Amino acid sequence: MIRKKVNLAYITNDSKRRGTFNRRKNGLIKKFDEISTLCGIEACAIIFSQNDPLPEVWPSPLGVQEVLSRFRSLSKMEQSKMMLNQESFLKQKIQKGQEQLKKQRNENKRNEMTYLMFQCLDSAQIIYTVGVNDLIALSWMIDHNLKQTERCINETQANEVVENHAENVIGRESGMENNVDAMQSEHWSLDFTNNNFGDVLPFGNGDNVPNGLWPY
Amino acid sequence: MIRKKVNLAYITNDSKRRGTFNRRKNGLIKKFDEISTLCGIEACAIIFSQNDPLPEVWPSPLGVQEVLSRFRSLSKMEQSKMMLNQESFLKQKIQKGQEQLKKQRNENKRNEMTYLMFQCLDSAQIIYTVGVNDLIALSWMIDHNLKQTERCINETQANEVVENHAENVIGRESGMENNVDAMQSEHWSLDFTNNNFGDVLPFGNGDNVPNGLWPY
DNA sequence: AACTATTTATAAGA
DNA sequence: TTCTTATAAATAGTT
Repeated sequence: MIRKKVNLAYITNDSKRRGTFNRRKNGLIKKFDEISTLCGIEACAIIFSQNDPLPEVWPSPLGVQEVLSRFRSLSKMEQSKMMLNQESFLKQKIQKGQEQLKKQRNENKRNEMTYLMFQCLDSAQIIYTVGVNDLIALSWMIDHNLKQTERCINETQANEVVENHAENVIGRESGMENNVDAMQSEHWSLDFTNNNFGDVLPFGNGDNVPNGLWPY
Repeated sequence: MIRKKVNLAYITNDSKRRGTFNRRKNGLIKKFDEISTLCGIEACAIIFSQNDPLPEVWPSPLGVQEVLSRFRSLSKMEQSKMMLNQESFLKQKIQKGQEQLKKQRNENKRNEMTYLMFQCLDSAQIIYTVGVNDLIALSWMIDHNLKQTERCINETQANEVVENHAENVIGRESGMENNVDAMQSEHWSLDFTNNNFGDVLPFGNGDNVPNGLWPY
C-alpha cells in the first residue's frame, strides 16, 4: 500500500524503478485509450524503456506512423508557431507556479499563526521562542479574528431583531456585545499600517485584503 | 462533482468534450513528466485536438524530434518484431478481458441470487416472475449456504469441546445441530449434478467449485 | 498477479 | 477560466 506521496525523483532501486515503469506505462496507455475514445482525437505515444531497445507504442506501430505523417506534414510556419507556443506555455507555467508558491506560503503562514494562537490560549502565556515578526503577525491575526467575530455578532443581532419584532432578546445581545468590547479593550494591539511582510502576508492594507488570500 | 463512473464513449456535447479533453490532456502530460523523471526514460507524445491544427506535444517540439529519430532508426527487423509484439499484446488483452467478463458475470449472478434469496425471506414466498433457471440457481445457493453453515457449526463445536474440556456445553451444541437438521429436512432440494449453467455458474461439480469463483 | 491504504485524477458545480 | 469537492481511478508497497 502507498505509505507516502511519491518522491518525484529518479528511482535508483532497479527493481522498484522497473515496477513503477511498467505500472505507470500501462496507466498511461489506458489514459490514451480513454481520451481518444472520449474525445475522438488522433494521438500517439512512443515510450522507450531503459533496457528494451523496442519502445512501447500507442495506438499501434501503424497508428503511430499515421500520426507521425500528419505531424511531419505541418508547414514550416506551423512548426515555428508550435515552438513559440511551447515557449509561452513554459512562461505561463512558471508564472502559475510562482503564484501557487505565494499562495502556499500564505497558507503556511496562516496555519503557523493559528497553531501559535492555540498554543498561547493553551498555556495562557506567550511562547518566548517566537520572533517579533511572528508576534506581530499573530497579533494582527487575533485582531482580525476579533473584528470578524464582532461583525458576525452584529449581523446575528440585526437578523434576530428583524425576525423577532420584539425587545425580549435585546438584553442578551447587548450583553454579548459588551463581552466583545471587554475582550477588545484587554487585547494587546499594534498598529499594522506599516510593516515589511508584504510579500508573504498582505498586511499594510488594513482590512483590504487582496485576492482573498489572507487571512481566510 | 463526479456523480458516476465515466461512460467510456464519445462525448457528444461539445463543451463537455472540450473540457474533458483539456483536463485529460493536462493529466496525461503530467504523467509523462512523472514517468520520465521517476524512471529516466525517453518518450514522446503527440496529441491532436479536434479543432486546433497544431498538436499538443511532449516533451517539446525538439524533444519529439529526437525521440522520432530514434524511433525511425529502428531496423526493419525490430520494426516487424514490434508488429508481432503488438499482435500478441492484443491477443493477450482480449483473453484477459474475457476472463474478467466471466468473473464479473459470475459475481453478478451471485449478487442477483443473494438479492432474490433475501426477497424470498422477506415476503416468505417465492417470487413468481423469476425463471426456472434462476430458481434452480437460487436453490443451489441456499443448499450451499446451509452446508457451509453446518460446517461452521461443526467446527465451532469441535473447538469448544477442545477448549472447555467439559460436558456442560454439549447440550447447547447438540440443540443447534438439531436445528440445522430440521432446516435441512424442510428445505426444498434439487439434484444439481446435471445442468446447463457451466458457462456462468460453475455448477456440475457438486461442491468442487473451480477457481474459487463460486459461490464465495 | 492480487490486495489495499492512500494518493491522485477528474466531473460537475460554483 | 479557475476553484471546489465528491467520487472514481491509479498506484506503492506487500504478499
